[in-house]
Amino acid sequence: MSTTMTKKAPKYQKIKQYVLQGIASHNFIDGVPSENQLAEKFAVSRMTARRALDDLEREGSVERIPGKGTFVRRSGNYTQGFFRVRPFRKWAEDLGADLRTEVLESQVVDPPEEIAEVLEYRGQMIRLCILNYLNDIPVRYAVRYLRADHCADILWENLAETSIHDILINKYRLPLTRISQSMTAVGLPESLAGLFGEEPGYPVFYFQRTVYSCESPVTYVEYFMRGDMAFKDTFTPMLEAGDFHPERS
Amino acid sequence: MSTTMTKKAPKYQKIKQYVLQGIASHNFIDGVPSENQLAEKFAVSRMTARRALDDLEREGSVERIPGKGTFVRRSGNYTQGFFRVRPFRKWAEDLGADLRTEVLESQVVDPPEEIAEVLEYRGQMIRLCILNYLNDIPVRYAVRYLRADHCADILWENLAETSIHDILINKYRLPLTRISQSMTAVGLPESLAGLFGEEPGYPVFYFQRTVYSCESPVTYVEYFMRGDMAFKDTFTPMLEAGDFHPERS
DNA sequence: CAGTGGTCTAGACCACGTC
DNA sequence: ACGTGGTCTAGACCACTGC
Repeated sequence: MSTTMTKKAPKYQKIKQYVLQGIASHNFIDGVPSENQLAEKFAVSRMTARRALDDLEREGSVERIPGKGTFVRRSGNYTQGFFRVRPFRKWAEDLGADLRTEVLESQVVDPPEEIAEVLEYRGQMIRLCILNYLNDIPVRYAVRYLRADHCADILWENLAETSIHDILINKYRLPLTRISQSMTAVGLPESLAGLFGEEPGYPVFYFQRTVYSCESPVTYVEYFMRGDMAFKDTFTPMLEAGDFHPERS
Repeated sequence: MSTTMTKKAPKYQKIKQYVLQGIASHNFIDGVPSENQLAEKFAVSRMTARRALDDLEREGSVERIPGKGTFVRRSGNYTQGFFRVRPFRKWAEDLGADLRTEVLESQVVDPPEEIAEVLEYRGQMIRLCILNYLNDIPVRYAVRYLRADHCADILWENLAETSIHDILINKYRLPLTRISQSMTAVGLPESLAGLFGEEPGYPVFYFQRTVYSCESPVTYVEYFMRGDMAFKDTFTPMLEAGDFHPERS
């Protein structure tokens, strides 16, 4: 007893505190100190400074851009509502499963009225129908619409191997700034039963997603995903305002 | 195709894959290889092996215990970082819907074996069966288990009006530090069809959730929720660390 | 070109659990 | 005493961005 047994505060904790304080005080509006700067300031190795920034990035406070620097994440750190989108590829990676992608259709079409409305565009669109397999089991079917004037050349890409989001971002320079989606559980429509090798009515997840770039809609996509594909997640509950538990009064 | 520039696969990725495969093959039931073992096996430094395990731990696949080792996380591998939990009450608020809660059962029971395992407790438990209505439509059915030794008095609470989480946090001083859950889409079981007023097989969301307080499981709950209750969300995609595009060759 | 973040090394000391 | 994970160091090379 005697001494207050100060635990042992890791050095990277102090660095995190420092950065968080700086963020709160709006001191780092044009960039958090670099890893080297932090390392020097706190007389630690770069790996230690880096560890602090690693944590902050995972916690959503900070964003890192290779070759440029580390920046305060705009709009603070709020994990909005419900979801985070996770690229299907990463998912497959995490599961250690083989991902196979089959492009069933890719052509220019005249969009149905609802789609034209959602994408706020009345011209022609590209429709992509894509089936994803995990370990040779058909797991997800996607019907996607893209404005033909935005990215007609996308028909020439290797869509089976490249993420469409990546193409939009990197090739067409469409930063994806907002995603709006809805998820329900529905019975598998008859028209898709064959693709999945299940009976109509088999429970599936149904997503409807609109992706925006700078407030203008870029692509709309519907997913049907096998209901037995579990979304598993482990996380720390975010204490929403009011969920606070004062550790005593 | 172009050039087959092999990208550059970080070494720790290979280690992650190896461990994930091993987990999937049930090879590590009594412990994942230690950091030193992995470092040697892959001829990398310990820091690199550690990086792989760090990732897997954050992703929820693996659990580390200082002085003991690294272990497969029981009943909960694979994280998507997909959800945030949103209290049903807030949800109803957002929808502007009337929330009504009906307690169908609240009693002390001897838990089924699977539940005892998940909660790591073999004594008696409290089982609560609760039905939530939105605008008088039965929307969610919950079966919850709580350790009787933790919170027997909860039977005397007004469960229809108070959030169970709030009770656990504020009354029993159980900070909810971790949530592990899985969501699938299933057909409504026959036994619940009457409650929902739907046919068996009607698509519903099925959640299985374990809530931990300081690494020890506190409550397990299963939800059945109408599939036509949409999870809607709008958000800004956060480019995760690693959203770079390892688009293969 | 210099600076940044991303990865990696080959050591090190500590606190902890097991034997 | 030994192995484990937790932290830390002082270097290193790479790919990328900026000028």
